[in-house]
Amino acid sequence: MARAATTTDAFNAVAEPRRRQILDVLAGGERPVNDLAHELGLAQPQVSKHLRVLREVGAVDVREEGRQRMYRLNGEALKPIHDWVKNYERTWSERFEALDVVLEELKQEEDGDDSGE
Amino acid sequence: MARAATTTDAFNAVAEPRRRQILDVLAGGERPVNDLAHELGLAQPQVSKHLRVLREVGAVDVREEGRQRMYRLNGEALKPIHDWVKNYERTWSERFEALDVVLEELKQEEDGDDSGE
DNA sequence: AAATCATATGCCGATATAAGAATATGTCAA
DNA sequence: TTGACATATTCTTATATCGGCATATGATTT
Repeated sequence: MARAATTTDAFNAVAEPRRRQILDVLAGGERPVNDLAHELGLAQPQVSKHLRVLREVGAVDVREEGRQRMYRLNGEALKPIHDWVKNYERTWSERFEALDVVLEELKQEEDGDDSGE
Repeated sequence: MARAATTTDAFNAVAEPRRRQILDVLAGGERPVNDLAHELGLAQPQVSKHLRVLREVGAVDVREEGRQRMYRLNGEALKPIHDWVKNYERTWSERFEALDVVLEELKQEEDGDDSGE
């Protein structure tokens, strides 16, 4: 078996840095393909290909306007990534470490409590 | 050019679902390789290989204990992912949408205000 | 030392990639 | 209709992957 296709899910689509850059630009508003190509210093065909991947995972939507195609961010497609990674925030955030201490204390009290379960 | 190596960064390492599962288990505490293999229903060699990738991007640390190797989560390696994706939270979170409204209002006032800043 | 347990590594095969260049498709303008 | 513009697709080449299986490495027990 080979590596999962880039179009499998948002995790795979976004593993490519150029695609993250494209999304970052689109976060500032709708853009046509050539705009993106110039802004990121990429060749037009590569941008079109990256956009195809992003479209297949639902991270962008397209709208036809004359001969241009306006691409727009659809951030919801990234929610699964956020949902997954936010559970690890506690491992580096002092704020969450402090919360962990409180939870640990509560657990201690519970353990010393013989009220059964 | 081919796809970037899975060991290039956390984004690539974590695009593989099994590796996310491994991290999820390790979030519950240190584990030896066979434990992970059983818990996830994977063959031991594949687990070792996935752990190698995770180790190379710094997402796990190892500690030798007799003939076992205890693997431990190092969540900080996932911070870049969190930092990137959190900027998109506003696109699906009502809470942030509300914040956007407030910011928009502030901007309106500012624009219509000639008292400088 | 030999047997056993725990883990890592090597090899195989099928597959998807990403960039580049060329070209196809499609739209608007003269 | 012809030409210019905007975008998508196709083909090529080099490469890394993932699972399965066999095996190497290393530590512990008997």
